[in-house]
Order: sequence, then structure tokens, then C-alpha cells
Amino acid sequence: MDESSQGAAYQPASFEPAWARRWAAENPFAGVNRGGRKYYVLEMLPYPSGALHMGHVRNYAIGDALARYCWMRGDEVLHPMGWDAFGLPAENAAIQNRTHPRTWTLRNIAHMKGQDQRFGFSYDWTREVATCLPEYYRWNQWLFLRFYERGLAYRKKGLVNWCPKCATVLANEQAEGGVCWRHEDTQVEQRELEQWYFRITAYAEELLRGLDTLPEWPERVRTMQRNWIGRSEGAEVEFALEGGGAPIKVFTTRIDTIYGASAILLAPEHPLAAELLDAGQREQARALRQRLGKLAPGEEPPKEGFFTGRYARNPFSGERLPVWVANFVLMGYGTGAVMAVPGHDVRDFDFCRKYELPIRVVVAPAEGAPERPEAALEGDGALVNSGPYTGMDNRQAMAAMTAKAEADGFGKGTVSYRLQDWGVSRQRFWGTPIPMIACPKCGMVPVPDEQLPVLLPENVELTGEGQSPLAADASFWRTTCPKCGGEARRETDTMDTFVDSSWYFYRYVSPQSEARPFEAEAIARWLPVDQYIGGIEHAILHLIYTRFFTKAMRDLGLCRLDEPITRLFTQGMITRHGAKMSKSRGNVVDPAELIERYGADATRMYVLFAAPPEKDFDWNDQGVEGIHRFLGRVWRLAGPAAGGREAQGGSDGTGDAALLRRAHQTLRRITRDFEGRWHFNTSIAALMELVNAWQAGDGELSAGARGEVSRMLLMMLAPFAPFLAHELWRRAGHTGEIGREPWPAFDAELAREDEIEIIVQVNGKLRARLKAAPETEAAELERAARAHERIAPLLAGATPRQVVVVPGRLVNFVL
RNA sequence: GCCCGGGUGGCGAAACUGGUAGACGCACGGGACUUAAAAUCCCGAGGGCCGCAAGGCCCGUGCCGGUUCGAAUCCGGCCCCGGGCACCA
Repeated sequence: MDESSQGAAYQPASFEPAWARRWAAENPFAGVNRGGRKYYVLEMLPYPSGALHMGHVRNYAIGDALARYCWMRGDEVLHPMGWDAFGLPAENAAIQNRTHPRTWTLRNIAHMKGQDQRFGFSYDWTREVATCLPEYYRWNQWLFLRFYERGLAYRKKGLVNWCPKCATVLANEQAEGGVCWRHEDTQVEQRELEQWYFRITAYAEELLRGLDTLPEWPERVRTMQRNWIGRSEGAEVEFALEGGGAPIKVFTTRIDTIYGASAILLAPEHPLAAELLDAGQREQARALRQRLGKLAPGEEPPKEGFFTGRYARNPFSGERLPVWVANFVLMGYGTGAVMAVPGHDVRDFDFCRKYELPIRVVVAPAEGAPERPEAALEGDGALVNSGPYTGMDNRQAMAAMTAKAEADGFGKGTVSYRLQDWGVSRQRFWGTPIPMIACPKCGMVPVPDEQLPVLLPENVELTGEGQSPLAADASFWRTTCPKCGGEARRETDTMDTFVDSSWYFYRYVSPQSEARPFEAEAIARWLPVDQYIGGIEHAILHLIYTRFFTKAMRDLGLCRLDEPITRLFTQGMITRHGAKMSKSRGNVVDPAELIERYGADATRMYVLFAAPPEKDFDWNDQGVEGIHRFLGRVWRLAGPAAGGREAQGGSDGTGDAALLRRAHQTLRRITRDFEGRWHFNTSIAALMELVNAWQAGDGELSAGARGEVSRMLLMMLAPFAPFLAHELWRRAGHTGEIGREPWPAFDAELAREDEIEIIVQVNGKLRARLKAAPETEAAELERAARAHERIAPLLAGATPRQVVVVPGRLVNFVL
């Protein structure tokens, strides 16, 4: 056979790079689309670590399939990409290479952007944002100042999480479980420092309630955020201190158990401890705290404490209670002081048993109150030994006792949150400088807007030693006070990089805006994000900060949104040999090598085919080959057919109807997958079935049918394998982008089967199959089933007790 | 400990609303083409039993039980794996 009519073999390297270059130069994925409804598809912006990894590829392959489908469906799609470009790795690289962190960062961005383009992801690159550029971070500073004016940014001294490896402070969210989020083997230390905070707690209630307005977020993420916010209702009760002084405020959710209190417990760092304790005791308190810091991550610390020598009075019973310091009482939650009720709280039970404090039962469970409880009774019941409240149901007692405390002025009902304010100061170089100036005369003075941005210095040498680089650079911090003009010192801390990512997708809508962070009309047009796609690891950190930013910006009048993201999709992880891919394990798969061997289409398509996108999957090196083979089949079948160049090779067309039926059935399945659960693995399987059927029946196809099926196949393939689809589309003589063509129209009539298989069961067991028209009625199906050569003998001489007929599906005889 | 997910062939998975379990693919076996190989194409394949064969029968979706004409799917109990949270008073 003649080589030219046969065509060359499928070699993605022969056409993918050319289209990638063309798309990069012409940016065809910007602009407007036939006036459809707006659809903002967003993938989490990556940290420019150097090269794309498979997690990125999966994230973007999902987002891009969706963005391309939505465009073809007729939506006005916004699909931007950018770079979360501040952060520690750039500093470490700078120390090693003796360069500016920007050099390393920008080089990585250039490389990764090239990879994105090589993959054919349909981003609108005119909207690209890199958070490390002054054009971006000046708006971090601007927003910080607006927050400051509103009291949403403030400075306070307190205990903070310090990661010795990062050599910086971390927010609570970044030090979960006492370990650094970036160094899971590193225990954070507690240090007392003065730091900047964002008042996220002002929105605790709204952040919690807002979760109920996000039905299209995964339940798992909403639950995690709910737990993180940790709302609990209870009461604050004051216990008068014997011998004078301010009363001790205690937070409890179980005021009903107050007659069972055996002691008052203070957190070791409670401010009262400093007043009440003598020097020796203060040393003891410090020791308690330090021992906590030395535990291995996850290790349960033993409960320890000591008696202060002072007593407080129970405002209900009048009882005298010893005041202790206890290591398990947290200063950061409630009031930092609790009442110990060992009969009804497991922790207090352990503590009081150890130190032989009295254990009493004041809420009797249904089976009666034990004299000496073996464990804390945390359930409900009727009160006992509780003065005038004895006999009352404990739930009612809570309300009555709270009312009493309020009436008598020694307490009130309150709500407590686990969520704490977001510490945003970082003692690092490569971040947004905090735009504040400390003046010896005027105090903290904000940098005036017209002086923004406060730029990071150019001439720095990062050594990784000593204090933070900005603090060491006098030319940076030496300045004058904007108020009095006297000598003053700039803030040398930079912002947490989670500030950058809290609003970046607002910037995408008007990235060139010079007067403000983003344009209100553009926000009104594009936000909220219709579909956000990313990893589950950001369920709490990023996704709670960005919700907070939206609410704060709304209250500043910058936008009108309550929530920034309508629908959230969390993709599964890709593992290899059962473990997370990492350089140290040596089990990484490099997307660049896959492109080299199989092309971008096969690589993207395989990660979608291997598993449903929300599930984890273990990488299989041979799996990509299957997709590559499939694309090769498409190339050989659809390539010649697309242009109708084989007109003379067409046959009588006896197979046309069957294959067209198949094509429309495939279209129905794929459309349904896009509109529903995004199980692209089954979409791709459907495409494979179509191609298999075509290959098997190719000899019975007319040239016209071939052309039509080929056209539909390429359209359906376009969201998954855009290069191949586009290449064959153009070879068929079309102009423009296949990705900008309308999605094919489904024809129910063509998709209709004229004969289906009905199964026949006897006692629920499959015994025969018969063919029938889909609309065949029950009586006729039963008649045909009874007459079937396999079934008739089984029914001979017996009358079925029941006959179940489900038209279109089955007949079941119950004997 | 508490709260979520999830257990289906050798492997990744499919089965959409309770109705043919294992689509599609990987790996594997056999064959065609080829001097040969690669590529490609065709065929086979959950396990067991009967049969020369066509074919037939039984078992099978983590385990035990239930509901139903019919259960991977619904209900109850248990086991295992993965993830999140964990002194939050």
C-alpha cells in the first residue's frame, strides 16, 4: 500500500510542540464566547518549586477538561493561572547560589509556565499573576492597611509557634498537632513575641454559618472547617479569690456540674499565675510548660500540676476550692482557667485521682449514681447533691444556673471558639513587607498609601544565619516617621504567604488594575469562582483564610460577596508503590519524561483514565501505554476519515446506523459525565468502546458515516486530548480551534436502540436471554419468555407463584 | 478515643434509580502479519465442577445476619485499610 494514503504513524512529538508554541504565541483561550453564561474555572495556584509534578498534572488535567468542555458547551469561560511565588525555598536556594531569591523564583516560573503550555492547558495567560512581584504584593500591603484601619490587623504580644527549621513564627493552622506544616518531623516551640494578627475570630460565627450555604463543597471539607472553628456554647463563671484580688474567670460547657467542682485549675501561662505565685512556683510553672514542649509529636503528656496555696470560692455552693496550676489547661482557649469536675470530665478525673482531690457525682445517670465512680460520667441525668438544683434535669439546670449567674452578676452565658486570630508575621525575607513604621514618638504608624509598595531590597546577601535578613539590613529599615518626620524603624517582618493566596483569584479578573487591587465591575462579572479544584490538604488553611478575606473585603466595600467559591472539588492523591511521591523516597514520576515518551495528550488523558478524579490512585508505569495505543488507533481511523478523503474507499454503508447509534450513545454518556460526577475514567472508556466498535465494523461504513463519526469523536476527544483532536481537525481542512467549536448536538432518535436484550430469570437466577424491541409490553415479554426453549421445560407442569416483569429489563418466574 | 471515606478478578476499575457482576484498560496466554523483531490486528481469560464437543451446573463483590421475586447496591452487627481531629473544659 502506498505510504501517503496510509499516513505516518501517531507521533505526538511531530505536532504537539508546534501547536503548543502557536497557542503560547496567540493565546487563543482569552476572550469572549458567544455570550454564554459566565463560568470561572480555577485550579489552585502552584508554588513555583522548579517543575510540574504529577499532582499538578492531575489538577490541571481535570480543570482543563472542564474548562474546554464548558467553552464548547457555550459558556463564557475564565480559566487563569498564576504563581504562589513567595516562600522559604527561594531563600534557601538563594543562600546556596548566592543570588537574589527572585532569580530562582522567576526562572522556575518560566520553566513551569513552559511546561503548562507544552501540556496544552487552556489558560488565559494575559491574566497571569506572580505574587512575588511588586505589582501584586503592593496590594497585599494596601489590604493590610485597610484591615489595620478597621481593627482587623493588630499587634499583640503572646506565645507563638516557632519552627526552628523555618526560623520563623507559624500560625496555629500551620502548627497543627504541635508540628510544622512544612516539616512534619519538627516540633514547634512556644516563644513569646510581639506579632501582627488578622482578626479572623471576628468572623468566626459567619465562617461557621457560611458553611451551610456551600452545599457544593465536599461534606468532608465543611466538617473539617466546622471542627477547626470549634464553636461551643457554655458559660463564664467568676470564682472569687480568697484574700482579695480579681476573681478567676472560668469557661465551662457544663455549668450544671458546678456543685461537683473540686478545684480551680489555671494554665501555666495564665496572667494570674504571675501574681499569685512566688518565685519558686513560677519556676515550677515554667518547667511544666517546657516539659510539654519536649514530647515527641503525638505523645500523650502526663497530667501534672501543683497547688498554689490559694483558694477560691464556688459562687453556687460557697465551697472553698484550692487553686492549682495544671499543664493540660490551655491558655489559648476560653479564659485559660477551668473548674475541675472529676466526677463528670475524664481529664479532671485523671488529674484529681492522681492528686487525691475529692471526686463527687452531681449528675446521676439513669442507672443511679455510684458512690465511688470508676470513670467520669459525661452523660445526662438528674442533678444530685446540688443544693436547690437537686432533682432538676441537667439540661434545664444549665439554663437555670446560667440565668442565676447573670442575675447575681458573677457570670454569663458565652460562646467560645477554638479558632484563634491568624498570626501573619514571618521573620523571613521572601515575602510581602508589612507596611508599618515604628516611631519612638508616635508609636506604630502605617505607611501612607502613596508610598506603597514598600519594596524588598535588591542588594541583599542571604546567609541563613542570625536574625531575619530585613532586620539585618539597616538601609531597609532606617526611615522617617510619616507623621512627625523623625527617625523611625520600618517593620522588618514579612507576611505569611497565605495572605498572597487569599485573594489572588480576585486579581485575575483585572490583573492590570493600577488604582486598586481589582475592579469592582470585573468582580461583579466573574466572581464567585464557579468551580475550584485542588488538593484536600488545603481544606483548612487556604480555604478558611480565603473565606475570611472575602468577608473582610466585603465589609471594606471592595466586593459584594459573602463566599468566594461556589463549588469545590478536591482531587485524590497520586501515589507510587503505595506511597506519596517524594524525592527522598525516590518514587517520583516526572511529567517531562512522560511527555517525551508518550506526548502531552496521553499523559493528561491517562491521569484522568486511571481512576475517578476524587480518588487516590497508585501510578502504573504501563498504564500510559494503553492510552498511547488508543490515541494511535484514533489517529489511524479518524485521521483519514476526518477529511472524507477516503470517499472511494467507502462501502455500502450497512454498518452506518449501528455506528452512528454508538456515537450518539457515547456523546450522551460523556455529556452526562461532564454535567454530573466527572467520572472521566468512564467517559474515556466510552470513547474507547466507540473506537473499538468503529475498528471492528470499518468495512461496512460509508465514507459519509466515517466522516460524521470522526467529526464527533474528535469533538468529544478535544477536552481530554486537545492536541490530537486539533491536529486531525486541521488536517481535515477546518480552520480555527476545535476547542472553540460547539459541542456536538445529541440526537435521541439516532441513539435509539431498535432491539434490546431481556433477561429471563427463574427464581431470580439467570436462565435465558431474549431479544425484543425496547417498547415491548409486559404481557408480550412474558409470553416470549414462557415460549423460550430454555424456559419452557423449567416451567413445564408448574404454575409460577409470581411473575415479575420489568419492561425493558427482565422477566422473573417465581416457582 | 471521636468524626469521615473505602474494601469488587493478578492489577487500576465499571455496574447511573434494587434488575445480566467484572464494561474499559494494564499485565498475561494463544494466533495472524514478518526472514526476525518492533508496531499492528484477531482470539482467550473470576473460581470450581461435568462434558470429546456444542454446552451445562455450582460458587463468587471483606465477614455474619436481615429485607426483597431479585442485593456489590437497602437495613443491623462485626472485621480490616486509608484520612482528619485529639487534653478545646
